[in-house]
Amino acid sequence: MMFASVIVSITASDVNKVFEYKIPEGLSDLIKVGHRVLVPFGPRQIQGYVVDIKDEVEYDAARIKPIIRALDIRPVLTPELIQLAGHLADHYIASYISVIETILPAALKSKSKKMLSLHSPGGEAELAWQGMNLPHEVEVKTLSASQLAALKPYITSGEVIEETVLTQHTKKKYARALKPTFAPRGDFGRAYKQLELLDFIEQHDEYVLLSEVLEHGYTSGTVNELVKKGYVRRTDVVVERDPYKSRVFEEDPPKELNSEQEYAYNEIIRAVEEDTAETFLLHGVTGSGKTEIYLQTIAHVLDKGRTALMLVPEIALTPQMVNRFKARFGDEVAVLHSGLSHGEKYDEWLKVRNGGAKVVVGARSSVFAPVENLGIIIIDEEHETTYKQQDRPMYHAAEVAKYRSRYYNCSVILGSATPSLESYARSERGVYTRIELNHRAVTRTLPETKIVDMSVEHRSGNISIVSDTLREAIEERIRLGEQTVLLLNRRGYANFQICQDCGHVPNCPNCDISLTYHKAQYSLLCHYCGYEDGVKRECDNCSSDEVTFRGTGTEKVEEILRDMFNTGIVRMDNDTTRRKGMHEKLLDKFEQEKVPILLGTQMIAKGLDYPNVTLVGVLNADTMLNIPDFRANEKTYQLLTQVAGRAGRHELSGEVIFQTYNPGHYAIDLAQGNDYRTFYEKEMAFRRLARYSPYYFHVLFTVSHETVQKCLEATTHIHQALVKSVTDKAIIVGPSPSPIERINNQYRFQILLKYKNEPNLLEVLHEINLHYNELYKKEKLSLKIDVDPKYIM
DNA sequence: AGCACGCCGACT
DNA sequence: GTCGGCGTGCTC
Repeated sequence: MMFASVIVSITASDVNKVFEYKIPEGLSDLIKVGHRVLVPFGPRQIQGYVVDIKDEVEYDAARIKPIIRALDIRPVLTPELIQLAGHLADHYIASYISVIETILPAALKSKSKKMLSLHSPGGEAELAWQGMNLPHEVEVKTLSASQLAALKPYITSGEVIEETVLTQHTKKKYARALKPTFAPRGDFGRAYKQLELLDFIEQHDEYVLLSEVLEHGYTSGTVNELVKKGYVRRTDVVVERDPYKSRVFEEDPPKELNSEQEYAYNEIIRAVEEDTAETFLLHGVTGSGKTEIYLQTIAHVLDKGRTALMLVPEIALTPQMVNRFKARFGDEVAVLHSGLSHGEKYDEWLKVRNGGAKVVVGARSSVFAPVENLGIIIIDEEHETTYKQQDRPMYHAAEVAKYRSRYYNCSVILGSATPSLESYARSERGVYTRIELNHRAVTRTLPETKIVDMSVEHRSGNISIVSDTLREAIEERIRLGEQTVLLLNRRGYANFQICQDCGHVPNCPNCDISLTYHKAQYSLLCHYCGYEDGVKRECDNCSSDEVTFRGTGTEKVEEILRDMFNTGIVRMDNDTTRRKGMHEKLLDKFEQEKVPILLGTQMIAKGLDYPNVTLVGVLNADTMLNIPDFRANEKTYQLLTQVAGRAGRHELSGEVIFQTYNPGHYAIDLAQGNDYRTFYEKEMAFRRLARYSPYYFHVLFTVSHETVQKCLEATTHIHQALVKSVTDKAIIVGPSPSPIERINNQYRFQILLKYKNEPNLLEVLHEINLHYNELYKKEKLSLKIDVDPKYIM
């Protein structure tokens, strides 16, 4: 007799463990490790995942129930992914099931429905059933309370059956198709068109899609006739969703590498040939041709019969990037990103699982792609915080990548023009192998960068958001027919409304943050919880009608620029790109129609590569400096360097202008000089002094609750628990209110733990987590434990 | 007494 | 997550 260890598909701390089931004789060949199975669980039937198969059990043998059936033909999880899930659950203080369901596409999660059907016809039950005019089967949810009450006795008596049905999130996609019957042909008379169409259909022995037939100019009338005469049958066929199907990709041959690229490539190939799990930090200035190195490395890995994973930040998953991969590797590429529906993602996932795609390109969660025999994992723009998931499990893609690389003995490449301090520090200590690319691939020179001091500008009478220097530079580009990219890190129209009499600013009633004015909707929006309010005609506080707007957002700047230059502008921010496909559409417009100005928030800082862009302007280089986070300087440096890198990437040389009120600040000053090394040293000195990462590891505890009281109680308790269990070398900061004290009517308090070496830490964290999960149920308290947080807020 | 409601523990 | 058991308290 064989038994299976099963993780059940329920998120609750007390079922966060293995449940054991019998494998019925008839299923013993069918059920393998990694399978999804249907199991009895109390009075219900639910979905679970087999994580182990063994011939002995620990639980009371008499109480072990059998698995009902397998839900797949092939297992959905490999042993490697199961092992990975266990590691992540442990490392990031998450439940096993939450990690498993993060690894798998959402389409595989089960949704349960309770159904009622009439069992024994005749008798009172049927009378009642028909009296309500119910179909053969009904979902309990759709019944009214009185209907349910009326049926209840029959459910108890067994005349009406109640059962739980599992449904998947997605169905296969079907398309109408035509199938030839190859019936002997009769006389077609004058029906030449039908004869022609029949010939066409009979060329395919399987089927032809109806859409294809119509594309060839045949009409549905002709089709109908053939169906009526019995030569053709209509059918539905399963089709694979391929969002890139209608596009043609030109083949893109490998480009010649320059000497720097060549060196980097050879270094990486050496590791690939040695089959070592080495981590490279590829530190290359913007435009140094990192992507070409990635592409050729992947090509080499594929030649060896292995597979490749390529991660990019969601925002950089632009059509430009995708096209480049499609053009180089054709159908061997699977692309996974947030723009795909559950079904589309599932199809791409299946393609990978079945070995139909050897290269996977995608955002964070693609690091879990079910590839086997991995040969290389690449993480582009490794400093991006989007690689860290913000809800549970709060994993970082680079950690997952390194774990997988050890399993497959393959290398990891972390690429960036502005590496995170953590990665660079590791490369200094020799944990990572650092490779530098100091020159641009095409122009060889970086754009010339200027800093404009906005306070000087103000004193000389220009109070506009555009300095004279920047205005002249833009005018010059318009005259030359070249393009400008402008970064304004703030969406909306004006920042907020303010009363000029009493200084009152309308705040969100649910969050401790001011409301942002959006002109298009003529409303005030909360960017945290989505709360919307009308624009105030008078002050809520003093009823004065002297209310005005302060601060300038993208929407407002677009207006200002239109007035100033009287030219075409493409605006890209959260508001204009929310709809599916808009991101791509706007960029296409910018490129194809050579629109003179692209104005946007941070989303334009990455990945754009347009030869005609020769000027980049940053309207407010300072905003990032003011975020309440110890990484503010690092983020500022990175953002400025990245956006500056959009200029002059090809034949035309580029120019960059940073507008700032802090011209002497080292993050801005060194970004202007493109001096990463000096920035690294200065910032490391600050981190050392303030005892922050990379000198210390961090764990952030955030407690939220409706009341301040409970938050304080809980954080104080956690503080005590930590003091008791960590060494005296660790530093515990807090409890203190989070930078945004309240979001969605929940107060938030935090504790930051800083440590270097705590052998028992994971154990302690799991204990605290368990304890507060219990409390959470009773007191509606929530505790988030963020291991290696990327934001301290 | 009879039942509605909410809390709590168990689920292999 | 969700079911059933059980205690509390309200109504007939």
